[in-house]
Amino acid sequence: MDLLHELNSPQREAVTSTEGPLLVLAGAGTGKTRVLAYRIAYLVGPMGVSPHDVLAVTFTRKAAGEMRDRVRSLVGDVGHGMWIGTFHSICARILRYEARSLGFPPNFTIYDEHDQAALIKQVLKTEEKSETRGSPAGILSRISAVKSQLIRPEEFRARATGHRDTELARLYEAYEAGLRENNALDFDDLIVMPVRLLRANDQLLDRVSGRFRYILIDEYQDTNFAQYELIRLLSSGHGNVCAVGDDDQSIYQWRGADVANILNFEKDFPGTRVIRIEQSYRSTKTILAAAQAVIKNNRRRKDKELWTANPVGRKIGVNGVLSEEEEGAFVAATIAELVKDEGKTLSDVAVLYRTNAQSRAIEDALRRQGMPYILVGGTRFYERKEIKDIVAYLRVLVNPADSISLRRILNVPPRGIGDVTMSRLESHAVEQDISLLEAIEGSGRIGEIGPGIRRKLADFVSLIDGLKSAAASGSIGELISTVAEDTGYIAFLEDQGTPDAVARLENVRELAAGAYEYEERAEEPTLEAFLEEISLLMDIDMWDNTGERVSLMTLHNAKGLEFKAVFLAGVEEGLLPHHTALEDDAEVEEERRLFYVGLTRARERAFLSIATSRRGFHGFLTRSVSRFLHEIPPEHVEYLSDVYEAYGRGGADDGNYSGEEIVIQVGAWVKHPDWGIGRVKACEGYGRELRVTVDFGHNNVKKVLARYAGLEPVDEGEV
DNA sequence: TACATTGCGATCCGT
DNA sequence: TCGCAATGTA
Repeated sequence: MDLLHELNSPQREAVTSTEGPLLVLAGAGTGKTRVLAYRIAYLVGPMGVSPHDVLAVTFTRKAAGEMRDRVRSLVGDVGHGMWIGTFHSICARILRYEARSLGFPPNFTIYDEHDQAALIKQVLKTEEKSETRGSPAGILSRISAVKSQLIRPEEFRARATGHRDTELARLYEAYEAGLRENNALDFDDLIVMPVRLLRANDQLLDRVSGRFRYILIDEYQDTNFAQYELIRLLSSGHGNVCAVGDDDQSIYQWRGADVANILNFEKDFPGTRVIRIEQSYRSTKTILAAAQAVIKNNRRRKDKELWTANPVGRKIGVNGVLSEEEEGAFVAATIAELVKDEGKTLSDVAVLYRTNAQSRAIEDALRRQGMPYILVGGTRFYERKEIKDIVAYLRVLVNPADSISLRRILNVPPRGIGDVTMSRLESHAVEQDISLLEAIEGSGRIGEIGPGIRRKLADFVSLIDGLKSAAASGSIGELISTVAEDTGYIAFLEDQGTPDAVARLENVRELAAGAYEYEERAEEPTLEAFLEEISLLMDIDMWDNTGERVSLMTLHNAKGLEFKAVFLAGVEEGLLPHHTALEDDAEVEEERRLFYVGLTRARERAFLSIATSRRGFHGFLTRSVSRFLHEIPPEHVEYLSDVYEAYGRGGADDGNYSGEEIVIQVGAWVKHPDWGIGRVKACEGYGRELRVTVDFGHNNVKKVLARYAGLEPVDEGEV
């Protein structure tokens, strides 16, 4: 069959070794997505496997869609009935599918991080105020770490030793109870629940694992323990698991991904066959060699030698600039050159960065040049306030137990129900052991609530009842319009009349349009499934590269993509590697992998830019060149400016520059070797031009160039 | 008691 | 820059 002729020999082996566990170690650009698609095609084509027997897990919904399309183009439209999706969407599907037989409510709500934060804040309020240290987000991430290790609250409490863990165990327990009360699942639950159910119920395990006779997982290096366990359970009967991954591209350990999954695969799945694919088809020799040289500095990795038959190509352009503005200008000007001189189109180009905040300066520069771009990420559509408000109404209609959503909308738009009423309702609900909605429905019996407010609450109840009947009939798009209209949300926004409100109105309309689009596309559209879909939607899922636009995204979002030309912006100590990672070797290694992922997105051209000064929160951050740049052999690099030499390599012109990041901001304390300790009164300009006015006391006020003055930051304690 | 305003603090990456 | 918490005002 000519399906196999288009593959190299290890690829072909990976495609045709259909039985038993298989680990494919495929480096950047070696065609691992291709292998997966061909493998599925091989199974459902020549092998005659029913598409229903195949389960393919990808990292994004977008990748799942592309996989499906590729399979379709190889073997025709047999893809129907094939389960291709992300871990989270597949698990949500399994949960709804099996819910009834397990006595589990299928109308659960999926809580995103905002909902989780709202819930944990409630927990913190009710729990006694024993020094609950840490932000809600911090607590949640610790809970998530424990939870994705499949450790239940009771177990965690039992083995908790320190005060800190005991405290966390209490919060974890209360948080879990809160989720159950609200009939809600968080992202971890989506994986953890099916695992628990499969472990506890042999019949279920037989049924589900018997269904998927061939399992494929993409980006295996980014799976966490719960996901590993899920795969282990699902494949326990037949062992037909094919995991594809690259430990050098593991960039989600901060989120609980465990690279041990890929490193221990052979041990965990006895009889594993390992296939390495080391020929890269993507990048030039130069880019590949540079990336390899950098990643070799990581200690914890499987050694591998990627090679390519591609041309040597151009050197990697490195440009030092003085500010974000200059960085943006450099990027825009260079893109214009690539278009003019090399015939690149804008969709061939991506600008990648470590943090979303970096996009603004790039966007400004591109806009100034009149260069169209598409931004992936930033504030997401479904996280906008107005969208979350409308969605909260929909959630309450589907899942009346969801008090987090209910709380959100009870007084939105404002209808005269304030904090005090809210707390009365809540304590009543707790006392009577009923849901918040039931408390509202029965508010006539709550003595503390006055007749005026009772009336308002009754109005709210009939509003919800009306919407419930609207939800029962008619389309989802229509329902959204009805919700927006009947709740007074539209009128509320119209009354404001600000440009901001106009934009919000537009977004609400777009939500309805999105729902209509969903209804056309889905085989069996339901409100539950629509809500699930938008909960699990990722920024990158909405990206399409068909237009004539430059793509802007974070390094994380760029995983799995490729472009002819790639810009890495902000290749600086403190940004890449990020300053929060500097303390810990393992985290620096993850930053290095991130750099590696970024560089290997490029097929022909790569550019790195370094801004030696960036605007911080209030002042300026002075930055030095990333260590990762120094790890690239000089013969692969071409310096496009001399700033790099002056600041990065040579240290400073005046010998005072320490190479460390210093923060200059108004009000900060600084130290000077001659003048002693002083306080910054003003800042102007940036980079080389950054001048600061420092008051050293005793009428000694100096206005100096920050960079060359030999100023050092001073701890609060020293002052 | 509800709602507007001000001020402050946090800011990495994202299912 | 933005969202949230504390504060002020009707």
